[in-house]
Amino acid sequence: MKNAPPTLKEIAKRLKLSTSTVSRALKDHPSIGLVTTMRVKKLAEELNYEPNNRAIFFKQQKTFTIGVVLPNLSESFFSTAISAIENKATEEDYTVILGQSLDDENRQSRILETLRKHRVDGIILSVAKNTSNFDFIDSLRKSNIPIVFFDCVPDREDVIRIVSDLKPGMMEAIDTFVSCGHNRIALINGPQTLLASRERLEGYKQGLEKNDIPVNEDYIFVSDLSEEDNKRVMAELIALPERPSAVICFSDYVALDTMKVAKEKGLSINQDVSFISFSNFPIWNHIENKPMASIEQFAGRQAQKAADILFDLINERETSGEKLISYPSQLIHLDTL
Amino acid sequence: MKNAPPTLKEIAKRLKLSTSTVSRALKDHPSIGLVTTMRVKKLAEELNYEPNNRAIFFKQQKTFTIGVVLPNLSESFFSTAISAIENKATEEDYTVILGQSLDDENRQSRILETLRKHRVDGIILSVAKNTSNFDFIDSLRKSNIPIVFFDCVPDREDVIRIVSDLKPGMMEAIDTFVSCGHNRIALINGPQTLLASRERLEGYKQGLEKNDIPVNEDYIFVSDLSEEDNKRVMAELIALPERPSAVICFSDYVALDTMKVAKEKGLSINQDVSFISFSNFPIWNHIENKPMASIEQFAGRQAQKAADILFDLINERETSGEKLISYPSQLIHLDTL
DNA sequence: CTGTTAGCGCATTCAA
DNA sequence: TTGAATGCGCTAACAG
Repeated sequence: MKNAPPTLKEIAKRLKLSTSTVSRALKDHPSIGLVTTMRVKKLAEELNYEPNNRAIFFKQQKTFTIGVVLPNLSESFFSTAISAIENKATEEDYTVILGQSLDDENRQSRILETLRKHRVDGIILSVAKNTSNFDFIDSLRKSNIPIVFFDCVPDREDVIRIVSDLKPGMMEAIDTFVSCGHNRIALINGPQTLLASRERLEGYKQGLEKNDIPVNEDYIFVSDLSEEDNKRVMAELIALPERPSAVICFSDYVALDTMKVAKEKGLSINQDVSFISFSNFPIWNHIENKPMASIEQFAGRQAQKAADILFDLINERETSGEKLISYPSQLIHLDTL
Repeated sequence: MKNAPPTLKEIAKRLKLSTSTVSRALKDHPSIGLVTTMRVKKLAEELNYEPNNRAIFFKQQKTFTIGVVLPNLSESFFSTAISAIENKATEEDYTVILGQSLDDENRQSRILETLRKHRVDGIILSVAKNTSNFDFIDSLRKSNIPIVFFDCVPDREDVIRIVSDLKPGMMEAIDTFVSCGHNRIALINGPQTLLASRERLEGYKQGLEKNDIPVNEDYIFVSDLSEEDNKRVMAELIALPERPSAVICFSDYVALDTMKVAKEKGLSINQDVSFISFSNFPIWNHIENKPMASIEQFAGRQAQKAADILFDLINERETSGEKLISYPSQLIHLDTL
């Protein structure tokens, strides 16, 4: 049972042909006689011959494999993203090597190293939060491995980045709150190091300005996005003398944590304090006490674009040359149960 | 910039040595002179030499890659599982090629074909629900690719399967319901073709028996696990003349759908009708209107065991020879908010 | 139409 | 202590 899979050589020997003839016959090369072709194909069939992809890849100096590194597959945003990437990869006859950084910078760089050593043909990356060292970019560049960032992207302009433009959603959120009569609107933001945090903040300020509401720095909170910190921040928020009546959360996860605190403090969700968050969990529609609305960032669309561009690069097709591609986010109102 | 990565030959040429000497020097082979070794290492360093894994794998007739095929990464059960597998793979210096079947049998077989063609060293599979054709098992066997199943496993004894033994959790669930005074306990089960459904059913019957409650066939429902069907079934359940006061759901997803229907019909969760489900969503703790309890199936443990065994097979280590390994499930009571 | 040859990058056996 | 030669499976340039 431990018989090695048949090879071209094997077939050639049995048929007293050369491997090249066999190779060509199998791919219907016009210069091979019909009879020979048939004989070869017949035996190949019998032996269950299958070309050894690894050998072919090796010869062609390609791996037909891309690496995808994401913070966390358990976030629906990323599981949606990987599905989109997988589909595109399948179309292109590529396989996907997966890596989860778990938002740990060290883990992330280990994964990237492995991918580089495996000489994947390209990489799609959504960086771990709090990543501070981007040396891997140069390292990959030296190895001629193209990389495309999406969603969580580094704050530098020499790389290709696909992002969601958070401002439209943020502005809509504030408009919505204002039209509901809120004027004490807080923001629970993420780490300053994230581009995504900066953009949320900008959108927040612009949205308030547009509605002639002065920015109150006391209403701007920063969490490291851990459950504890989300809760800590929310407790602070609630304790404010002039408590905000509306809160925009960095993400749906933050909303979950903060709403929990609100409830524990006896506040009624979307009555005593209203919530809008980012990400648009698919699960919201199933549960009560959800935010009024959630801002969709179109994970699938971002990821697909990232994959499209990566394969353009890999196949050295013409690309638009754009380095930063941004899709507008969009506020989605959630039905109240 | 399009310079190829340095090779052994490159180094050898520059140093006027043979590739074999260079090869050996780089791995501190004792028979190479210290001076030569140093010279080689120095130049390798300067050139940023890195062995070409692909070539090594090719030569060794291995790929150092395993395939993992799961129904759906967006289910937390599976994202937990893949993390466990990834960790083990990293330990063993393997990479993971990922595939999502999306519970589509055709898609699943396409993925398995691809993995086979890529000659991965092994496969871990949780089969798509409704899979009816298991020919791929023979196909992989012929290709000498070991495969380990977990969680959703085929109903045949010639393969290695890691499962969660659902009975303990199911019995606990019924005990819990009974001790709360319920005796009209329904089961919303999945497709009959799933071993997992059969086991739930058995556990259900045994649990009732143990508590001297006769089995009422009207209280046993089968859903294809789609949202629509879950809802349809729940509507039927509610419409029963002697409506069950407690429901055990195939999964947390089923619970979400059915609880929604219950609420729409004006029933109060865990008062008019109580729920227990399988899987133990991490998110339950954040939301209201959740089941009384959820049955933990220990995704991580199952997946890790699957990976352990797979690597034992790949490395031809001794294995226990057990074909079916089963971990008891366990009822987890969920805090009421 | 078909065969010979060379080579992808590396490890390894055998010879020097 | 080092080098030459071989081969993993396949493709392709070149020769017949």
